[in-house]
Parts: sequence; structure tokens; C-alpha cells
Amino acid sequence: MGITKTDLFSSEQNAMAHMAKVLGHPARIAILQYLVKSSSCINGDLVHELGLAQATISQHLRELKEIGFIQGTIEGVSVCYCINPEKWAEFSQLFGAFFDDYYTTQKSNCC
Amino acid sequence: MGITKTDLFSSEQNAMAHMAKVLGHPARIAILQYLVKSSSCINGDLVHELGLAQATISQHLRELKEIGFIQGTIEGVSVCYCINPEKWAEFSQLFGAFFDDYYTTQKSNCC
DNA sequence: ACCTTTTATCGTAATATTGCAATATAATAA
DNA sequence: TTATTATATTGCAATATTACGATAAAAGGT
Repeated sequence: MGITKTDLFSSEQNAMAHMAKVLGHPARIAILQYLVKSSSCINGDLVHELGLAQATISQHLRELKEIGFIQGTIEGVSVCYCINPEKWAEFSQLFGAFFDDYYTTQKSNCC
Repeated sequence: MGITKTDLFSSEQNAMAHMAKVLGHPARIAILQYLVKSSSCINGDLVHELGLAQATISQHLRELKEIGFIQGTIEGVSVCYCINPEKWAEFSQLFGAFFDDYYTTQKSNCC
């Protein structure tokens, strides 16, 4: 079918999955790492940095912006993209909590 | 095209994206949370827990097992699934490092 | 041997994603 | 105004994902 049955899951689970899905493409990982690393907030010379077409990069940037990982401000002819600090902190916390749950729960080591 | 150009990215970026992609479905998030929470290593009564068909759950479990999030041991007629501690730690560390990179890098707050 | 239970796999339909060329839009420069 | 530059959007082809019914495989019970 190809359609995810979101109604079966909690909004937290759907949100978590959506977030992870956005991270689930190497180009988007690369874009985020580039924005984290670059001291200046470079715009779409990501097109030259990564080897993908301009339309493809633009599409990935939109997905990252829609969920909130990044923000873009118009700067003359070009657009300045950078990490959205609030969302980054929020997502970092959510992922951290997800993984840490395993350690804060008492395990009965079966298997 | 639908095919990801993995050759453009580092193996670390591809690995990170693959890992995130596996987490990018609410059913798989729910399965992991269930396994983390359940004191006993319950098997496929996940089928009853979530509202998906047996074949669908089995498919999600295979993906989780293939990348290493979980492990399954045959126990009579049924299979005992549980979190793979080594991989869980590894993935937790990788995600943590990914998000923390933002904080360990000096920012020049543009935008 | 036969039945039952549990899980895996196959096949398939519906939908989603990826990538790009072509084109549109927006802002500045000449 | 016209040209230029940078980015976004549209349309489409190729491929991937999701979900499930049907069926197979594996193990234990009778």
C-alpha cells in the first residue's frame, strides 16, 4: 500500500518517526553536518559541495526546513540557511531520551 | 528516480542515514519502545499490541534485526526478540555525537 | 504421522521517495 | 527595462516502502 498507518500510533511516536525519517537520507545528513561545521552560514553552494542537482538540494532543504532542523533567511539574491537552535535542542533531547530509556529501565536480560 | 546516490556521501553519512531511516517509521519506534519497556522479552504478541498484520510486523522486525537494533533467539515455537545492547549503545553514541557536534563547534550566529 | 501454533517469505497493489530537466519566481545589477 | 544570479516549483520517470493475504517453514504436542 505504501501508506503508513499513523492512526495506530501515538503522536509522540509519529513525531519521533517523522524526525528520524528526515534524517534518513545521506544528503540531508551531509547538509546538516555542513551547516554545523561552516562558520559562516553558507547558502546553496551546497549544490557544489554535494554532487546533486540544484533542484534536488532545494527539495532536501525544504524538508529540513519544514520539520524545523534548519531556518533560512533571504539575503539579497541568495538565501542563508543555518541550524535552528531551538529545534536542534528539542530534537537532540528527544533522541537522547529515546535511547536513554533503555538504560533507565531495569532489564531482565533474556535472549 | 527513487534511488539514493550513496556514492556521493561518506560511509559514515550513509550509515547514519540508514540507521535513522530504520527509525523513521512509527511501527518500528513502537516496537523498540515496547521491547525497552517490557521486562520479559516478549515476541510477536507485538501483533496484538500494535494493530498491524502479522506479516507487516515480521517485516518491521526483520529490518530492525538486519541493522542490529534487536536480536531474536528461537524459543520453542516462538521467537524471543530483544534489544541488542552493544548496537544500542553504538547507535546511541552516534546520534549523540551527531547532535553534540553543533555545540562543540563555535557558532558565528548568522541568520 | 497429523495437527496446531508461531514466525517468515512471497507476491502484489497502493503510495512515497529520489532525482533531475525545465521552468518559474525573486532580487539585484547594468 | 533587460539581464543576471540564486533559489523554488512543477512534472515526470525510476525505484523504494508499506501493508497484507496467502502460503511456507519450523517446532512442539497428541
